[in-house]
Amino acid sequence: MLRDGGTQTLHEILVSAAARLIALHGTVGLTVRGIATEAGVAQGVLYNHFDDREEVVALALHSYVQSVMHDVELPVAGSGTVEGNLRIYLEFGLTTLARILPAFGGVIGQPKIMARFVDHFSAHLSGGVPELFGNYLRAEQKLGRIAADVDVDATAVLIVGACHSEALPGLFRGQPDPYPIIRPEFVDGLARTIMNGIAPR
Amino acid sequence: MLRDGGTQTLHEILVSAAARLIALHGTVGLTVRGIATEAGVAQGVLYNHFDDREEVVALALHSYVQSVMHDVELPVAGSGTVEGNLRIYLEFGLTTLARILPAFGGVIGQPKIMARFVDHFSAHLSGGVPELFGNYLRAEQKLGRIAADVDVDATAVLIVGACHSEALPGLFRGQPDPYPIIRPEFVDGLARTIMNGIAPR
DNA sequence: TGTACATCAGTGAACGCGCGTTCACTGATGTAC
DNA sequence: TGTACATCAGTGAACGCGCGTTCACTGATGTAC
Repeated sequence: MLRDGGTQTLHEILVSAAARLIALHGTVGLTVRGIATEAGVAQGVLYNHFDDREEVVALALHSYVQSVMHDVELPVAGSGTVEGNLRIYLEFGLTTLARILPAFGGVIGQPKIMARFVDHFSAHLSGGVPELFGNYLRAEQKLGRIAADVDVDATAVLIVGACHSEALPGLFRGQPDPYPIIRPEFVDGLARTIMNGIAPR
Repeated sequence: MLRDGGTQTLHEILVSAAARLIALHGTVGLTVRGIATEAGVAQGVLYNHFDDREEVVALALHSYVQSVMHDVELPVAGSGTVEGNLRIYLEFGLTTLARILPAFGGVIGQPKIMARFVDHFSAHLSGGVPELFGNYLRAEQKLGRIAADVDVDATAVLIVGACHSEALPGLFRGQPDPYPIIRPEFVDGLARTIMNGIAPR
């Protein structure tokens, strides 16, 4: 049966069905049959529009990541206080990575999907979460609101690392957490430690 | 054929064969047949000694992690300088997690193996890498070499997070890195940032 | 406006492979006499 | 010391399932006349 007059092509329907499943259950256990069922079409049709499973999964991951990161409002360098901005960035990073990282559970050990995903991703403008952090920190340093001798890359690794760490359990479950719990004291502790360090004063 | 007079039981032979494979290729693609072949026995024998694949894998992971963490010599609180010790801990964490994390690639989305692993692990004395960091930091704080108002848990998350972050690509490849490259300037940048923070002085 | 036909997106049964798991069988070892 | 038998760890062929992928077929749509 041909598609009715809907505006979406079957290609788009399949990708968004897969993205929907990823949002719910990640890529672990994401099957060709599952995608077809979710899209309400026969399983075979997938191969009329994609080379193989990997291609749909890579595209669906891209779509899912885009949807998670959609219209983020992050503070620009120079606004508010650095520590306050750090808290906002941390909250954003913790939330975003708890949603994104676990979705990649099913592509572990399958470098081809990863490579295709990176291709699609870098083809579009947006960098990932780590880039956002690095860019912000560099801008603040230029403004003199971060000490000139600070290793900005190291700082970015520490911040992103904290977010990764928190998202790891979700990655092992393979289940994205749509509404991760972010404890304000936790964010506060991280931001203060990054601002002031741990050396006795 | 019965085993010859060797001192190891088949149980041990199978676990150590699996651990050897994990050290080489992680748990991604680790099959029952592969383990039997590596051990030089018939595949069926595995089920004479274990309930199922998950049990061997959990035991082998435990054995592998033990072997990676074997006889670590980490500085005690109060010795040397805190920044120097931080560098040593970071180097240890970066090395260890690059070896350990990727080995877990094959158990993602299989909570049962994870649970069994945790059971075996907590049954023995040793805590994991995160515990080691936290304990050290708490001890230093008691000695006054870390500011009293520092959030030690947040600090531990930052340090461990940096190590996790660096090990993530390996996790996605599913390949433990036996000899990870640790750039001294990188470790230095992390240690200095944690010591001094980023606020302008 | 009707009718016959070609096209081709969509269908879903079937194939093939990998892999965990089972189970009837083998043959070395130990025991009884 | 030699023989018959029981035991049971180890064997490996075979089963069953899940899943990616294929392909002969269907039937709605568009075109020719």
